Amino acid sequence: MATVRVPRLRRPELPVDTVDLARYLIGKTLVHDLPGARLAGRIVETEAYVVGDAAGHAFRGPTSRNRSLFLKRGSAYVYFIYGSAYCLNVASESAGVGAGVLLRALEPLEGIAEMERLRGTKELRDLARGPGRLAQAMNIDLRLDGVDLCTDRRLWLGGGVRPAGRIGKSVRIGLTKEAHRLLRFYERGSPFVSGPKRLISGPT
DNA sequence: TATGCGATATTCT
DNA sequence: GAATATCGCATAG
Repeated sequence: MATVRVPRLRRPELPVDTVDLARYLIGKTLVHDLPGARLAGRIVETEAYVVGDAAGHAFRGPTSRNRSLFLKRGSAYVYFIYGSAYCLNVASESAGVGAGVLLRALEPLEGIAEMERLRGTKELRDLARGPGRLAQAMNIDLRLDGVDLCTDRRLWLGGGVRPAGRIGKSVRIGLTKEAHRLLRFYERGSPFVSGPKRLISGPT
């Protein structure tokens, strides 16, 4: 397969506001360069965890687990949840302020054979649909916690290979606290978006 | 399509 | 001891 040419996103291009960043990242590219292969996917679903958000991991202040959320925007926060899944966030505010954007789903672009191996399935739609599957398909774990996605040579953010379609928004998935807030963003009509069908016909 | 459940580890109460 | 920003499988409608 031909290599996709992807320009890096520079930090000044990243919106300063958490919600703005969550919308901005739809249609952009997440790249993980491995020694033997490039894994890349188009971001189709995100969730914003804003300042003062009781559902956010940063809400109670920095701990050893969530400290990366307090790094400058563009930094990676990787955490382990439910004893089985890793999830990747992009820190979204100034250093010292805890907030981030959870990357929930990708449309696989490159390195699909490797993603299939990592995920143990050949079902394209299931390779990176959901945050835990996304991390597994992209070979992301705690070793990448805290890296700067604007400068790191392995894991980084790139521009869109194709413009984003219409962006929808909905409540976030899997929360009990702050459950009403419309902070989940996704590309309408994409089959690679996670969550129940009823969440993909809400307001834009 | 929806709902329910177990697995499993870290954090919080 | 309970909760958790999940997944995959099972079962029911």
